[in-house]
Amino acid sequence: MFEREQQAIEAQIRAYCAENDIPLPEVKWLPIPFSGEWGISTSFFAAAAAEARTGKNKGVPVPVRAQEIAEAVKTVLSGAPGIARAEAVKGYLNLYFSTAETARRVVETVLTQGTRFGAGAPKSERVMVEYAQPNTHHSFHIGHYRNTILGESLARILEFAGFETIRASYPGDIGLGVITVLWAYDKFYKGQEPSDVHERGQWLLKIYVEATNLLTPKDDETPEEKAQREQYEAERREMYRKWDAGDPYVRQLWLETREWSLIELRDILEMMDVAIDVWFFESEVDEPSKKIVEELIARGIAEDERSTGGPVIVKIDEKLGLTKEKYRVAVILRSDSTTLYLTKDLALAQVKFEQYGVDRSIYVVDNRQSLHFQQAFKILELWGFKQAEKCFHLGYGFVSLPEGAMSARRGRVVLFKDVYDEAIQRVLATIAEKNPTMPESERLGVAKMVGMGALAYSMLSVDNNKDMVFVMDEALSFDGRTGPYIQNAYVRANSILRKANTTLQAASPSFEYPLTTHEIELIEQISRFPNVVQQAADEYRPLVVAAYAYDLATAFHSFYHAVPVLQAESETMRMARLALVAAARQVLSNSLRLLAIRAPEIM
RNA sequence: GCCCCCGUAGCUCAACGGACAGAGCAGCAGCCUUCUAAGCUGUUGGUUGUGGGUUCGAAUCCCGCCGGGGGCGCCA
Repeated sequence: MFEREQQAIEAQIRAYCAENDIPLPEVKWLPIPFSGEWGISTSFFAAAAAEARTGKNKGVPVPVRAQEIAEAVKTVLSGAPGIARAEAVKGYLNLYFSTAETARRVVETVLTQGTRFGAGAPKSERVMVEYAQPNTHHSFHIGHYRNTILGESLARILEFAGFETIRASYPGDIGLGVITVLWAYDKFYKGQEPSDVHERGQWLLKIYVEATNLLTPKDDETPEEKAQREQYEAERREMYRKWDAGDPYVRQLWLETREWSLIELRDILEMMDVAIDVWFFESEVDEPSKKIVEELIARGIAEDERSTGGPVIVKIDEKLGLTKEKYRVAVILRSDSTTLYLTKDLALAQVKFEQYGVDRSIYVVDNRQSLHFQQAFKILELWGFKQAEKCFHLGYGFVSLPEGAMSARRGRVVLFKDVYDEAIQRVLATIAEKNPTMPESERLGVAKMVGMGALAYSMLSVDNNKDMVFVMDEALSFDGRTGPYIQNAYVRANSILRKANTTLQAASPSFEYPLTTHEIELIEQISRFPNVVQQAADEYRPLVVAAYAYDLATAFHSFYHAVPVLQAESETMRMARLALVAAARQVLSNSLRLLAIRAPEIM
C-alpha cells in the first residue's frame, strides 16, 4: 500500500546492516498478527543465521541475536515517516502505522480507484486460459461446472492482475463418444427430439447411455445378442469412418446435433456469467493434427506400426533416454488413421501460440489427465516446439458424488441445470422467510445471483488440487463461510449507504478520532486486497481470493454489528465511517467479481 | 510394477519456511424498540497419518513407510 515509505524504511535497514557488517539476505514484510493496531513486520532470523555462519558472535543463539538486531534497527528507525511507533519482539521488528493517516489513505485510494482498486499494472504478456471443455452430445454436469467456474475465476484474476487474457473454450465435438450418440440417434430416435433447450441436451445424454449399453459386452450374452452387438459396433465404426471421410449425410447429422449441445452450453455459460472469447473445436484441429503426425513419423520421432495393423506411437521415455518409465508410450494415431484426443492437442497448442500470439497457455483440466498433458507437452518438445515450456496444465481434483464417481453410463450424474433450478428454489424460499417485503419483481434476479453465488463459492473455496464430493445441501448452504455470507456483507453496506442519502466525494474523510478495533481490522483487510490479487494470479489460485473475500466480509459484519455509522456520535465520524463503508462495499464488489459471483443490491 | 494427487479439530476445509496451526458446520451459552439476525459475541474441540533428515525455525522443503483416490498403447 505505501510502497514508497516501505522502500525508504527498507533502505534504512539495509544501510544500518551494511554499516555494522550484518549480512541481510532479504527484507520480507508481513502484516503484524494479533491485531488491534496495524502495521508491518519483518524478522532478523535470517540475518542472524547468516551472520552466525560467517563465524561472528559465536555462541550467541540465533533468536537472541535476531532480537538484538531488531532492537538496534528499531532505534535507527524511530521517527520514520508514517510510522507511529516501532517495537522489537522475539526477533521481529514491528512498525505500527499512524492510524488516522493510514485510514484516510486506504479509504481514499479505494474510493478514487473504484472498480480498478487492486488491479495490477499492465503486464506485457498475453495469457490464454482454456477451460469449459465439455463434450458435445452430452449434458453439462457439476464436474464441468467446477472446471468452468475455476477457469473463469482464474481468467478474471489474471486479467485484473494486468495480463492480457484470452478465454478459450474447447468443446469435444468429435470422438468415439460423439459418434456413438450420432449412430444411436440416427438409428433409433431421429425426429423425436424435445423442444426445450435443456431437455434436448439431456436427451442426448440419455441416448448416449442407451447406446453404450447396446454396445457393451454382457457376461451372459447369447450368440444372437453377441452378433447383434457386433453388428452395432460395425455400424458405429462405419459412421466414424464416414465422418472422417467427410460424408455429407453424417457431417450434416453431426452439425445439427452438435448445435443442440452448443445452444445448451451457451445458455449455461450465460447463467454463469461467462463470456468466452475464442471457441476451438476438436474437429477443427483434426486435419492439422494429422499433418503433425506425418512430420513426427518423417523425423523419426513417431513410429508407424500401421503396416502391421498397429497404431502410430511415440516412445517418449525412450526418445528422452529415460530408464524409468515416466511418460511411457503415447498413441497418436489409431490404426485406422483417425486421430485421438492427444493428437488434436498437439495441433491446438500450435494454433494457440501461432495464430493467437499468446505467450503463455494454461489448460484447466482435471487431474486425471495429467499424464495426457505431460505426454502432449513432451511430444511438442521433441517435435521442436519451443513454446512447449509455456504450456501449463492446471489440474484440479475431480468432483464425485456421495455414492461414488459420476458415471453418465450408469445414469449417475448431477446435472448443472438441476442444481441451478434447485438453488433458485431454495433462495426464493429463504427470501420469503427472511425478507418478505422484497418486491416480487426483484426476487428471481436476486435468487439467481445468490443461488449461483453459493454454488460458485462452494467450489472456489476448496483448493484446486483437492478432490471434492458434491453434496447439494452443502453446496447450496447460505450460512457461515459461503457466497451469500459475502454477498450479504455487500448488501448491508449498500443498505447503509442508501439510507445515508449523502454524497461522499465532497470532502476527504478525516479519521482523526479514536478508531475502534473493528474499523482498524476492516481497513487492514481492505488494504490487503492488491497483494491478494497478485498472489492469486502468481499461484493460479482463485482460493486465495475466495478466502480473502470471506475475511473481508467477516471484518465488515463485525464492524456493522458493533459500530454505528448513521448514528455516529459526531458528523466527522459519520462521514469517515460512511466513506469506510463505501470503500468496503467497493472491495467486496471487486473481490466477488474475481470469483465470478454477482453482488445483489438487496437480498 | 511405475507415475501423479491427497492425509490438519467429530465433519468440510484454511494457513508467502516464521510469533499462540485458524475458519465454517455440528454441539453448548447469549444478542433483534438501533444502519437487513443469510448476522454478531462467547465457548467446547489438535502430539498437523508415521519415522527420519535439512534449518536458528517445518503442517509447509527432502527421503522412507502407512492409509485413501487417480492414471499407465489405439476413451476423452
